[in-house]
Amino acid sequence: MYRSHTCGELNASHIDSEVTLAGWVHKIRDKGFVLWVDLRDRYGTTQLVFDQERSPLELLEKARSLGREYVIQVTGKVIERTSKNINLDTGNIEVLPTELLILNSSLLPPFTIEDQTDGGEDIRMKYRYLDIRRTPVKNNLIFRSTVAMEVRKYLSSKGFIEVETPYLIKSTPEGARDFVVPSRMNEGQFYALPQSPQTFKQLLMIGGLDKYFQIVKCFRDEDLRADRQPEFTQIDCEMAFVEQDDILEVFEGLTRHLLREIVNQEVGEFPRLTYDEAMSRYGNDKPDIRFGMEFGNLNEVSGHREFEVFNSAELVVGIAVPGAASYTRKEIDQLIDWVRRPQIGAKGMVYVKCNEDGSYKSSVDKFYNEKDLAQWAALTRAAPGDLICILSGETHSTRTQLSALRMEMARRLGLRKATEFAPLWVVDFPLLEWDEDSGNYHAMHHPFTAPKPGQLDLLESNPGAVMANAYDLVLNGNEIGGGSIRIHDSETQAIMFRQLGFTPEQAKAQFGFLMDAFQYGAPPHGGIAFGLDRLVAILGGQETIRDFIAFPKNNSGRDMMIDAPAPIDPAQLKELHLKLDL
RNA sequence: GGUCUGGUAGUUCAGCUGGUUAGAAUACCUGCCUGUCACGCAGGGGGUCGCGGGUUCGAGUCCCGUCCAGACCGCCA
Repeated sequence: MYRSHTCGELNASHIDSEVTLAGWVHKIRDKGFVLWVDLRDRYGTTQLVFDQERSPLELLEKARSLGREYVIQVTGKVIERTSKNINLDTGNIEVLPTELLILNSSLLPPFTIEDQTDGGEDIRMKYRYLDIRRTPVKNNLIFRSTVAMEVRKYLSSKGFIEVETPYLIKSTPEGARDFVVPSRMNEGQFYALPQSPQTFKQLLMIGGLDKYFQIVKCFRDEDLRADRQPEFTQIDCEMAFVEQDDILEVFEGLTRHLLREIVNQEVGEFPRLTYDEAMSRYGNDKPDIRFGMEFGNLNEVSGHREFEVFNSAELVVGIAVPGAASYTRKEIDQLIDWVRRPQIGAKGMVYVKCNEDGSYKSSVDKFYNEKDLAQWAALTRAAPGDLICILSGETHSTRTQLSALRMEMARRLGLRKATEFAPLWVVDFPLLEWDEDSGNYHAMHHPFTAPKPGQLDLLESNPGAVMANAYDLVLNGNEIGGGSIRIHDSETQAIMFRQLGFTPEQAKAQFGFLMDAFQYGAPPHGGIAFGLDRLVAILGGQETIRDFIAFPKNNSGRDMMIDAPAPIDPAQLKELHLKLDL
């Protein structure tokens, strides 16, 4: 037995008992006559004390030889501290060891194992096992485990069964790039890792399993971002004999359950916004609705003067930033520079200061009078003290730009509180998007998404106008889940593939198995998938998903710790029938 | 594929307009210290300034190239 207790559980009630602890040497404070060792494990820290009066000399000397992160085992008596530490759960007691065993020594760690470490991102990733010893990272992983447990609990209670689907599947050109795995036994052929278990969960519905879920890794070989990893985890779900409302109800329930159990928040019925509403009110299909600053459309009240910029714009739209009328000229210029950065791409910004006395001061006073500005203020719901920021131009890009500004101002004003949660559904997405590059429509969600009831004819005549039976679950400005009612007959699926630019032969070669299956009594079905990494990060009140993943990859898709990817042996290449062309 | 930022001690960083022996904090080592817990005090060791080339009397500093890291755009059904 290595230990009788953990380093987090001893308190005054254990005084005088004999205990054995094991853990890592967190810190040594050597005061000469007395020496303290903070012993740390997953559960906490317990102070060990060695001194000239009470400890055998050789034990004191041995303690003096310890280094940071040595793994030790001690046996001794729990005693009351002369000076207590109220900041520590174990701060009333300490252990006076009678035995000290060094289980393993340690090199000096390259960074400090503290909540506020001195280590930067890349060195922490290279020594991730040391990073995980730090309380914040450790707690994030425990937190993730708790969330996953609650998901399983809830879905199981609703009759869902967890089924594993294969990781070695077939590559398809549709969507993201696949990670590809050469087959040794099938010369010249390749598996692909799934971007999602989409087709398999549909086949499970055809298999009659009715309610399926899986917490599952998915893989996409695309360029990464701070919140995007090449392998990530989905809560993947599918149900048969359901309509959109049935699915929204079940997964609104799941989300409500998680908010209650994980962050202790009760949330009422989730608002539902159509895609069009979300775009016109927030300029974004995943709006953060925890704060206002809703878009005010100024098209009707801006085109009647000599201001060419607005007159020629497809959209003139503004938001009222609370309390920002007091911004100095310099601060406003910086804001204009901010929206003009290439990442945002606005050409400029018009502003109106709504003064406390009810008067207005704008950057376009030359063209617009007080009455015009008052109308703008009404449409953007600006109060005295607010700053109205107005962008104009082509509809979609202007909305995107103003949305970025809205989110940035909310961040600066502290309106994006990590402990406040506002979920909503966004529904009625367009089914297809026109893609200039390929000269084809492509599926906004994926090619298995069903059109809204009654819009099948439209799919032939005017594909761009078809609404999808698709929905996104949005939380605090993040898409945390998305899904749809699926096509479940081969005729509709064939039309869909055709509109996406597949020849019947291509469709058959790539998705013939699904089209075949549809012909054997496929039930109506639909589902949803949640991004677990992001969900966990948001519930945990943080933005970076990397710290909720035990072993994440860096910007270039590399694992800095094991140094992957890496070349393979020529013999291995030969076995796989591969020749490199570098 | 593109834009931008960075690379200096184990670590996090400073280093101005090119100018003597490249600094700070922290970590580490040694000694001292009668209750520490961010312990304190005194001392010490520690540098291929990412790499290669160029300009210059002289380069951490300027220029070119390159590698690496990070943020973003494209991409991510």
